[in-house]
Amino acid sequence: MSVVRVLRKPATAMVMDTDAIVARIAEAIAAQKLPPGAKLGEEALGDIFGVSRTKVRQALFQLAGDKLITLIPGRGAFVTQPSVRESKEVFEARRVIEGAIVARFVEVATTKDIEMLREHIAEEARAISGGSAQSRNRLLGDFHTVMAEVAGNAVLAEVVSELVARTSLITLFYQNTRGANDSAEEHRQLLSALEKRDTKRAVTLMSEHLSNVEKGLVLREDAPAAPDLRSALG
Amino acid sequence: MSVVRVLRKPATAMVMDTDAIVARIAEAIAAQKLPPGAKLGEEALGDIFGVSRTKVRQALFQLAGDKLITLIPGRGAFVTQPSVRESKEVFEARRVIEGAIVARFVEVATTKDIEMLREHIAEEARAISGGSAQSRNRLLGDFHTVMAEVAGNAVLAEVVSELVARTSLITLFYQNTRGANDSAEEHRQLLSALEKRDTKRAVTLMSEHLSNVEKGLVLREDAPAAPDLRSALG
DNA sequence: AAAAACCATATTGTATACAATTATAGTAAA
DNA sequence: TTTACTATAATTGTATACAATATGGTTTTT
Repeated sequence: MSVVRVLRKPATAMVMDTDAIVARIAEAIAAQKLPPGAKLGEEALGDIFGVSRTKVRQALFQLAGDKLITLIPGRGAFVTQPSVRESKEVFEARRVIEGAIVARFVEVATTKDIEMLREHIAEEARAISGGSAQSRNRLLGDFHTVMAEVAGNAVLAEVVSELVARTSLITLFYQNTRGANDSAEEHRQLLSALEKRDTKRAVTLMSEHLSNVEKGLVLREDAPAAPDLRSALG
Repeated sequence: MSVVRVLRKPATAMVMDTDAIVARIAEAIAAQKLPPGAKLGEEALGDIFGVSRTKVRQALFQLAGDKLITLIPGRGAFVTQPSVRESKEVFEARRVIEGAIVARFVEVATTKDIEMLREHIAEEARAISGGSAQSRNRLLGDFHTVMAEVAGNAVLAEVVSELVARTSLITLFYQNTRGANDSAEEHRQLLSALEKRDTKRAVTLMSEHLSNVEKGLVLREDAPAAPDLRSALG
């Protein structure tokens, strides 16, 4: 540890709450700024967030509960590297749960809810033509979370939210060969079925959509590069 | 804090791992030894498990992630008191997820798997005639967890496991008017459908079974009594 | 006597100190 | 040059100390 490091104050003087730290790291993972395998050192995180290791540790434990990071005793915390099996199970779980959510959505969604979804999809289109890859990915994932929330079962919505986050980890680890366009187009088709209140078709489309995303994945040999922690979380 | 307290060693000299503490508390809640609303003081737990508050705190955070306890900032940790809405959502989520699991079970279960389930049900019967209320409840819940595990999707199995634990909290908070017999009988009927590989009927039976459990719940006015922590966790 | 204010006590929140483990680097031997 | 070993540094695991907050009981006031 250099003298400079000791003398310098934490670069960002912000003092964060534990939940805020969890949110920031989860966000960075979902935005694919922190690649699978990246080491999350406790002191390094503490410096970045301006807190002691105590809080960082609590945050890491929470994230481990959501499977976004993996704690190896004595070694530390690492962004999870999802196994092939785990990936398949996540997609299957999503088909089951989100299929049910779509059905519920058709039942309970108001015109306003559907309008909200339409606006979300419009935003996706804008991000695809102009925005960053990060905002694209975030919006494509949020689509599913929003649907779950509207469907009105908070328990299922939370599960979906966790699975969506894990999915973005999976699609980074196994680079996906599909463009954002493909997903966005399928979202549009799903919306069309929802507008017609065609439950059966909507459920089928959602299931197929998730299968398509899964099929687009391939094993990569080269691990994604691990960037500087501070820039990923800043 | 009395002098006696300071002089006396922790009653149980065991030193536990964080995960072991989580398991013990979760177990006690599932076994309905710790009623909703019970206060879980950090120092008290530390004394019981022979560790410092640091480890206890980690355990409490993990349990909060599973919604078994609720952390109120500055006030402490309490066994969760599930709201009516939350309870409905848990049952609905279980119908969705366990319906899918039953279908998968029929597909993948070997003769041996079904035999295991049959043996489990036999054990339920024994517990109902002779065992304690606690072991009855545990077995009735485990039935669902076992099915999820056999079905072979670890992601869904873990979700089910969490929902089962929350359910036992719900059935304690809202005292259920059904006997253990009723559930056990429905388990038997489900098994019968599974043996015939009748997917459709099995899914229906599972869904109805969960609905029946839910229907048996009633709001109680009197909060369950909170026993001594040490006896509940010992 | 009831309510409010205050003090003492207990409990939680956070940081830090120390112990134990793991990684790293340097040196020596093959 | 590679491998094995050892010493040192860095990191994690745990406990403890201290600060901040909440609790409960006593006194004071109305």
